[in-house]
Amino acid sequence: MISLTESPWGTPDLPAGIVGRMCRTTPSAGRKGRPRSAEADAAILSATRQALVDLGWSKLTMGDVAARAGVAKTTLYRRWAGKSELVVDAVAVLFDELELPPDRGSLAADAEYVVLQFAALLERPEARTALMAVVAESTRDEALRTRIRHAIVDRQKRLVLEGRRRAQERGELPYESDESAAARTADLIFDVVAGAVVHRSLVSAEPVDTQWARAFTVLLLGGLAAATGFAPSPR
Amino acid sequence: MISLTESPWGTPDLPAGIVGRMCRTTPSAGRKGRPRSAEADAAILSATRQALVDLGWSKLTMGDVAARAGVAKTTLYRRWAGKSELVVDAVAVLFDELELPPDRGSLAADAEYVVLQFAALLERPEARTALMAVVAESTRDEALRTRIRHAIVDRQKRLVLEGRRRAQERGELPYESDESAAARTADLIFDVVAGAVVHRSLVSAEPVDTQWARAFTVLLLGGLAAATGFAPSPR
DNA sequence: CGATATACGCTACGAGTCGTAGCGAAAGCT
DNA sequence: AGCTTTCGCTACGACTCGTAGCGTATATCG
Repeated sequence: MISLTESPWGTPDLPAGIVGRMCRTTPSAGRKGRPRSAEADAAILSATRQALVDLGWSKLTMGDVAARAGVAKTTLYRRWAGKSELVVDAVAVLFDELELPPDRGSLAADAEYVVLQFAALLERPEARTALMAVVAESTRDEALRTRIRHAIVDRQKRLVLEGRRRAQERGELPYESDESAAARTADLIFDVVAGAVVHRSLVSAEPVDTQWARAFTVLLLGGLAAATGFAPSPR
Repeated sequence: MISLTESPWGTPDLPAGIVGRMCRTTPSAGRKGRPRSAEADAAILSATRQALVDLGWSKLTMGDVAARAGVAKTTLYRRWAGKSELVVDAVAVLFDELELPPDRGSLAADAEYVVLQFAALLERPEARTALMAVVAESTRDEALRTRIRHAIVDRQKRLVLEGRRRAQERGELPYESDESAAARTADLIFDVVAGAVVHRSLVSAEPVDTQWARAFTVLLLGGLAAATGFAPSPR
């Protein structure tokens, strides 16, 4: 029996529609027979997040997660190859919560908002302990690396692309003719933003407050202006 | 018996003078009795680096390192509290190899050189697998976090400070009167550079080649010009 | 020189985790 | 119904952890 009605765990409810994209172990190849319990999936992922909060990455064990989720340990291994894959799926949904606000009027305001939002996500203990750990694991596991990119990283590039689109509509940024150059610039911006916020928050261990976010945004947009030959908006 | 004469391990020799700064478990409080073997220290740290290359962070065990170093497992635990502390000390020396070249004539050239040098360091399997892992551990261990900062991170800020000093002498950057503002800017630059390179190399898993380093440098210096009110040098 | 104090290698140990195998029962699909 | 797959449960060998105990080696101090 799986007790799901109680569910005393942190993250309230999973945004619907994300279960379908998860690439865990082949659900069952064919299509006959008893299907896997979607409730068990939700319970396991929720239990994983809470275990990350309580124990952190290194002390989190598969057996502990199974016990929290009210599920047998073997059930976990039927769906995920190991701790890394499980945690990637468990925290991926957190990163999907990031989004651009309706409209803040300027590229600087949009960028600053995203930086602060991302920093707030990294304040959550599940996210900070899990993100660095799975990236560390992925340095020796090519499959895990692509999994992380598909489930977490690449999905957030939409923020950069959407922000640029808005800025172009405002006339803050030029419409670039060279397609590949524009893509490279977007990737560069993404690495700079994500990298700087992560480093500030997790390595330097200093707060990403409004003051820092503003200074960083000024730097970023000034550099972007220099790179694209546009005058920076003095906000 | 410790067999050190062979030392078939990767990193050739430890740069002298770095052993003294290592803050492992209290060497012996007092001063009487048999001193700890410095050769054992070197052998253990070297064995740790090689074990990181062969096994990666997660499969590295204390017993394995002890066997490679030709020492007893208990000897490791007498000096380091655990795997994390040991690995921090083992890889810290790698980061001290970073340095500015004699002089490359411009801030842009200096910055580009440092970026490429740092990226080359992150190509080494010991460094990439260890850095992210210990940072992940440090999210739940305040003592480990400060240890990492003292042994690895803060030591590299010298590159930013030295680069700025050179640029000021060339007239590329202003001498800032506000002391604390200058320090904040230096910290910002450091987080941006280190974060972006790490993210590009380890998360996006794409090469930090000359093209990327140049684009990044243009962005950074352009932003710096915007932040300090100086005209960017067109290189 | 002897006394003292610490480090070292070795062995052994309980505790905990891993990932898997085997079983009977449950639950959906046709 | 009959078939197929999942699920919970128990048990297992292998491995790692971190520590304790012992005898020995190597330094300093009187």
